[in-house]
Amino acid sequence: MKEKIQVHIADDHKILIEGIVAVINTESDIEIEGFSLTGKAVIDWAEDHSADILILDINMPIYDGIEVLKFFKIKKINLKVIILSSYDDVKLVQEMINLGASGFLSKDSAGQHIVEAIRTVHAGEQYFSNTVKNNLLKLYTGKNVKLGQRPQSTIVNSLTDRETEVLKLISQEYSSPEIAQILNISQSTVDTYRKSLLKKTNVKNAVGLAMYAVKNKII
Amino acid sequence: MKEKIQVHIADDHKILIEGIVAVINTESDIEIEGFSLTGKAVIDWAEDHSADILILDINMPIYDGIEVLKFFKIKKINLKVIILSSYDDVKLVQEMINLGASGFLSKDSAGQHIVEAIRTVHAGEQYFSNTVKNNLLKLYTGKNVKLGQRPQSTIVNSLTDRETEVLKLISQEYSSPEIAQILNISQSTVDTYRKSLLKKTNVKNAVGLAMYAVKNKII
DNA sequence: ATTTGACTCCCCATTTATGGGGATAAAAAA
DNA sequence: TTTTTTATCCCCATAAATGGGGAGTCAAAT
Repeated sequence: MKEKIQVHIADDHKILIEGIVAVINTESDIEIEGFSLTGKAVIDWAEDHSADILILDINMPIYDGIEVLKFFKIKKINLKVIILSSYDDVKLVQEMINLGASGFLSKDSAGQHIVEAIRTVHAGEQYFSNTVKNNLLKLYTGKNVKLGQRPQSTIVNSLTDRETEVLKLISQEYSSPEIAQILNISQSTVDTYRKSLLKKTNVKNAVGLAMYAVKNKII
Repeated sequence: MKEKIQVHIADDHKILIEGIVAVINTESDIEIEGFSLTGKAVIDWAEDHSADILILDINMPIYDGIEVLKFFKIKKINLKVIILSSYDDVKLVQEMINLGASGFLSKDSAGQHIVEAIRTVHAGEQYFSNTVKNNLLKLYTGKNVKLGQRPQSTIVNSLTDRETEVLKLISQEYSSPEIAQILNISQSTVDTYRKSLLKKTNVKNAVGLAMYAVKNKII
């Protein structure tokens, strides 16, 4: 007999895990190896266990999915990973592919899609659920057009270290006087950075800067 | 020997405090640092004392738990807080998380759950009692089925339609005068919405509002 | 040796944002 | 019917952000 596909599940919602387990248990060629409820638990698990497939939630306590993938990359842990994502995570798909994720499932997928995804990824291919595909499309067409965004220039690189620091703090709701205190420089200087940031990123105000920081994963 | 986890308890029901103390005293790794019987007492205590964990009741005289959390946020007091609620007011969970609470216990939890919660939160994770979890789940799944409007995420819900509109526009980098023009209302009105948004979301400024909108998928 | 970029600071002025009040009419809920 | 919520507007005051300009130091690159 053929060996079953071993699957490990990482999600902080136990109920969701139980749902997946229930679905998978109806399949004879897939087996649940175990599960983890936090990013830390996955990392601990991965140090001395393995499986064929890891189903990984992005939003988890302690370490999120991204952190987990980074850890895998650093430690050269070779695991086929299927990301369980919700809509707001779509922006991160590219990053997660870079970090080695092979599949993307939306949490509202039908149970059968999970099984499909597992078999597809196990066969060495990539899998994207329709919801993820659609959301990606929305992200790259509708919304971006509406916001009048120019195609991803790499302004990020042209930001100096200090500018990036200030941008981070702005995005964390700090005011200029506070930033001045934190960085131990004068407020005038902080204001100078605000101006150059607004110019370089081509946004209108602090809110734009924060959104820019989010989009470019500066925070 | 390892240092014990220091716990401070704030609740106006002394019997309950005694109960918790009794339970905790059977654990060798946790120690009661002290207790407060009113919100004001907690705030006074926090000004020049500390502990690893604060177990905080929501309903207390003088200042309630929410007020206490707000105070902590303003004063940048960094304490891990476990909320003790008598009626599992799910509506407030989101708000309290925003205010920095890490755990949620219902008062009818078994004593052992309190110990669990303390250890979990002390380890940097979040803890939700089953009752709270179940109610949250109901909130997120049960009602989500219905099309049209999702009655989700509590605070988001407590935002009125108009507030949500304004929040969206703020997050799209519009200034108050611009928003006033777009919505065809006076700038005073827009400013009023800004104020109520800041109050309801517990953030400091427009950047915080935008981040809030992103997190809560309002944009 | 000169130029360039990054970091730092300041002046000025205007516009926005925040924070505290209060108020009214209409609609919705109790 | 009475109360509460929502949407709307205003006053006041202060703090913060934006927009324009200039300028010095230092290190690194040319």
